[in-house]
Amino acid sequence: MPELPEVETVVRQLSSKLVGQKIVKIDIRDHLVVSSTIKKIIPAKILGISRYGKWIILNLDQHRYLVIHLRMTGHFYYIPKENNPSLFPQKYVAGIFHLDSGSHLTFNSIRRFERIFSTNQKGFAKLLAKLGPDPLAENFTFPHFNSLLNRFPHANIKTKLMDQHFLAGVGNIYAQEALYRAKINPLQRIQEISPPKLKQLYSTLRTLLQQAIDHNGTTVHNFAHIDGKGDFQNFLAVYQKDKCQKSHLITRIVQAGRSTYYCPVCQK
DNA sequence: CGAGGTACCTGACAGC
DNA sequence: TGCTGTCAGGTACCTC
Repeated sequence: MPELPEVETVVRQLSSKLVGQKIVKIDIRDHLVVSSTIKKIIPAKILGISRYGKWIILNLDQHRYLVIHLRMTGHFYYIPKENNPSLFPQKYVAGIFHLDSGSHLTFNSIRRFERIFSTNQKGFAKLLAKLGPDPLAENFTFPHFNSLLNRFPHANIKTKLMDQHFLAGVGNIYAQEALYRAKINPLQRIQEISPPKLKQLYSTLRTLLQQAIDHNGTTVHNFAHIDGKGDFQNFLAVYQKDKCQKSHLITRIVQAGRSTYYCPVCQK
């Protein structure tokens, strides 16, 4: 499940391979996933690649952008020109980008929830306006986090952490792990949580995300980054676990249609 | 405002 | 073998 750390890993790898190259052609195999409007912006030079929450942005020349969301099963394969493209997975290929170097970038989508489209500066600004702050941004301080939380005293803490309008990048796995580390019950409303615990949540969330990036993300189900798989799944404490680190039984509940795993003993 | 549900999708897996 | 049901889940959109 690509969340912030997984997307960050993909962005770093894409950057090292693609920046400076020019997209000269695109083959669209799945029009649901890859917008056909992309054809109109080609050729396009890739100036830079960045991440906003879970969105990947390819910054192209002439103030154009290629926007990608990996959802659950989106995956890029980079095929250097010396490699035979037929040796790479042919299944679930939604689009193939041809680069001026002779290399290829394929985008594979299993569940077809994934999206790639092009946009201009206006569309790009509109996308960003919908997103909350990035929890790893330098200017994202505890007072900032606290003031955001205070605007939703009645909201459920776990659901709010996953709300991209509130905070951009945190998904189901890292929301649960952060709450476990901060010893906060996922059923609590924001106003019920003590200020010291909120402070703890702030710092633990940032540490957690940074550690996951250092491990190239978490690999569960289908996620793999371009150059292999991350290994942060070995450091998860509650997600899909039977027992917590103190051997208490983990409980699974459903919140907003999503599984939440937590320890009723450690997370009062 | 917030909670809950549904739709979008396909594959993995359990159970009969 | 082959079917059915459940689960995985990010986001948009709807209702209460």
